[in-house]
Amino acid sequence: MSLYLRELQMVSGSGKPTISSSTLARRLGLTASQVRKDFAYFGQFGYPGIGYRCDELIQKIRSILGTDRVWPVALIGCGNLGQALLGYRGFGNQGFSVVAAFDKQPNLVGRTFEGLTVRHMDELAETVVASKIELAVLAVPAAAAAEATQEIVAAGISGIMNFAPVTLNLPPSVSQVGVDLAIELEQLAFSVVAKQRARDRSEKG
Amino acid sequence: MSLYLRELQMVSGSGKPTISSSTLARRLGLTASQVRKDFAYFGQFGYPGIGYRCDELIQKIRSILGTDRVWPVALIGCGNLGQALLGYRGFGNQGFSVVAAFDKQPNLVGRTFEGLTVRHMDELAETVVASKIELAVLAVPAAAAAEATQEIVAAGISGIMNFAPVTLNLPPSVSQVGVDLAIELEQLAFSVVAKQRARDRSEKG
DNA sequence: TAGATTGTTAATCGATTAACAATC
DNA sequence: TAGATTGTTAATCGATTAACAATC
Repeated sequence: MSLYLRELQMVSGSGKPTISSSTLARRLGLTASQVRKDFAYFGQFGYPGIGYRCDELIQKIRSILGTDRVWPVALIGCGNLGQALLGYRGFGNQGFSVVAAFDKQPNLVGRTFEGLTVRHMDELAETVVASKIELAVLAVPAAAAAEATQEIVAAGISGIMNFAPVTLNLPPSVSQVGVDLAIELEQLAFSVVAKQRARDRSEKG
Repeated sequence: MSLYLRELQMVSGSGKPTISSSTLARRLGLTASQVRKDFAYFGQFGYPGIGYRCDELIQKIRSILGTDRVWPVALIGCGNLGQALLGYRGFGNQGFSVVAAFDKQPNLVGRTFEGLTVRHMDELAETVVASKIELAVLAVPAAAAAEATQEIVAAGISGIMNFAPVTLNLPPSVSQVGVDLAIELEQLAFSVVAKQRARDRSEKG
């Protein structure tokens, strides 16, 4: 759904008012049936003979994804990665706003990055309530992830985006997405060697 | 496979010499059949009655993934995100080493981050050859991604890890993995609202 | 030998695709 | 009306699971 949204925003931005399932499918490397099925799962959004109205569909998908409003986000961990994520402008466009940043390191607490002053983790719970924060971005070292997770859950957060290369143990009420950059690079390396091996086979065999 | 590797490294680190498919499955939330099938696809790595020898399996998976050696990596784009990726220590452990960093901004070229001096993109092709670089991490703004991609492909890179929120148009010989942080956050938000909606339904209905 | 556990085959399940009546 | 395109049903395909002979 997120990928459809991204593509529809580009189509809409280029001035096209509607798009057919077959055109959208081609752009994303899918089948038209697949596209129609995906949308139909959430309701009847299309117009037979016409296609899908881009702006209307964008609204619908936003509403489905819950990004038709701005989500306040807490950043946990303000080391290198955390600072970069603060500087990353991609979040704001898509309905997310990092409204508070936390750490435990005395040399980071109190410093200001991108206009946000780093607070101590002890202030997390009260800030979550005060700013109605539901999502946390966890950007601490692997060794600190388990403890930070406990504090995040205790503070009442509903979803965690985890950059630490460890498996988090969460209650089922809390959602998570894991972003493990090393694993992504491994997938890439595997894909590269798989292609090399395929080439070697077709040359030799 | 990467997830198996990560888990096996933890098991091995805790001193266990072997592990059964059922134990490994439980730890990862899979079925034992699934685990055995995944391994069997690449060969016969297990011992009936015993299980899998952790260290041996780790070696095999590394060899399958191609991470039984160190991959030199080029970083393209040294803004906030690029600098954070340079500082990120997770890559080195898993067989990747960022050996060169590139940008086009005059205020970045020549500066040094984490011991690497930023070079101009014009030097990419020769550096790729000299350092036998096969992978590139693309951390430039969306608007600059298409042009940078062309230069990367022209330089002879085999795989691109793309942090820009755009669909790259690549020849089939070049692999890619896309890491779109806004999309990941959207998935998280969707998961949170889906749970809220499920709760609302069960309370009301 | 008895117990444990594999690799693999057959059965099940779900997801993708193709086809088409309904609709603009 | 004719052409285009949807939502949905039926057919196909692939992936997951269960079962079990083979093996340590």
